[in-house]
Amino acid sequence: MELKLYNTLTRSKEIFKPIDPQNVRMYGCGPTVYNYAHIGNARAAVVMDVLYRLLRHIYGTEHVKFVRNITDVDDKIMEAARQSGEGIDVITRKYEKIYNEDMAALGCLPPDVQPRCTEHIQPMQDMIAKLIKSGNAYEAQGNVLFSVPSMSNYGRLSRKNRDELVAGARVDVAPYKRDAADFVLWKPSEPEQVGWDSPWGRGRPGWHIECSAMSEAHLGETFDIHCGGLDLIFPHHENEIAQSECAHGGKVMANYWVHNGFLNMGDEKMSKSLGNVVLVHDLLKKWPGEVIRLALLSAHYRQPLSFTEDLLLQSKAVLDAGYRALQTLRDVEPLEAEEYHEDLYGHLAPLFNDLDTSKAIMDERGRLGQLAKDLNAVGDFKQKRQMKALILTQAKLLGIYQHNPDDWFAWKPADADIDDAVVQSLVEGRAAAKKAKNFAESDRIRDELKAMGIALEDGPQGTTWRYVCK
RNA sequence: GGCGCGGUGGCAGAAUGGCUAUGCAGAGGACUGCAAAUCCUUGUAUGCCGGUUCGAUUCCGGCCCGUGCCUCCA
Repeated sequence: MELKLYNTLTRSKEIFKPIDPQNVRMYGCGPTVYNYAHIGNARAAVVMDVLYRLLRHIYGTEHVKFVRNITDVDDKIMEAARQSGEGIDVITRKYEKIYNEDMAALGCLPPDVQPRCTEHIQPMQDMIAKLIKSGNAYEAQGNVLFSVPSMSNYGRLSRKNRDELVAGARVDVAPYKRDAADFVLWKPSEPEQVGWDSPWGRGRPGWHIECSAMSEAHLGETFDIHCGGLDLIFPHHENEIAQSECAHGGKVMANYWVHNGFLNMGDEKMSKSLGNVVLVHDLLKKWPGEVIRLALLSAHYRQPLSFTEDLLLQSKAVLDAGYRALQTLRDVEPLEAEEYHEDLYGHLAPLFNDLDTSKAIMDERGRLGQLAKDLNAVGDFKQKRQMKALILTQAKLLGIYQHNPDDWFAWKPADADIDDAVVQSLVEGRAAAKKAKNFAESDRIRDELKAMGIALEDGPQGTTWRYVCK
């Protein structure tokens, strides 16, 4: 089966062909670490993670390298540091750690390399020097600017021509720019601002140069896939291409450009001004990470995603039912991968089709239910073991159903005010009332627990309870 | 103004020139002291107007609506 990816560069779905199947390389634009990650950041991370997992599945874990940077120098960080009075490195390390923890809670594998900007100042300066030498950049009043007119095919990715850009520019053009479209590679720092010595004076890097320098350092001049949010197409990625390709004698920076769509909070966009920014950190207090992850993957990655409470509830329902089926299938030992042909039934076809996670998720749910139903029906048991293996393979690529079902149902929110001992004594009280045929009392206790968000289940081995998201 | 994306049942979301997935929720039934879970059954949709066609949700044109980007925002 061939992997197809939508390539922003060509605006079409293409068959993915790596430069070197032994060394498949992808780069993702990572977070600027000065605050908690919001759910939109998480969508980008989760989408990249599914792609990373799929590539590892196809080419082998050892043959895929995923680099996602940490932007730890930036004006917003400097402002946050000024306000809090903390050092920049204190802030950036703190939020880098939180980001990684939050993404891990969403089931994202850590990238192979997480380069920090502040540790790549020299490669950035080297690239800037190269661009000046080749006539693609110039120095002006302590700034170094990329000269957009020096690159004939600038605008290839975003399909913008320069005249429109200049005409539509919303900001005042700095007087030292030779061309309105030129952008900063290096800018001067005030003495109290963070900065590094350079041939052009003490300063700090512009926004785009970091990704060009770090991708070169860790993936080489040309690599396979570059991903990020839709909003990064212009100017960020366009300018990365300009820098890298001019510095590399016109060599292509990345063959495939993969961009995820935005997430809305219901009908409105998520924005600070609307005050509806949802942080992953807060969400994780109320919902299991897999529920959030499934919600983020419930729409195709290029489509807008409407993030709502209802979506989370639905995602929870899907996972609950799936885990219940897995409980039923507990004793079905999945067949080893070598024992069957994976392409069977076209199991992974949706994911190979430009990461159609929504279809994959529903297939997964349907197959789990069917298999649980068929468990005791006549049929080849080996085939059932194989089916379970196929289901688990896809589940791993999606990053769902990664828990033990018993643990899954034992989950409760971190901030829930639920004392296991109290619940247990109530459950026992109800059992006693039931035994005494005092059903009014047993129902009263059940309702009391229900009000606490706890659902009971009377099974053959007694009563179990679990927390239900309300 | 420029470039782009999308409008499918209560919700989510595929696919397709004809027989219209799937999941969640809902309804009815079985089971249960009552529930929960499970099982069985079940309803409802392709924004509007034209065109091409034997036949369009699918192709073409127009319209309406929503939405993204156009210099530091995933």
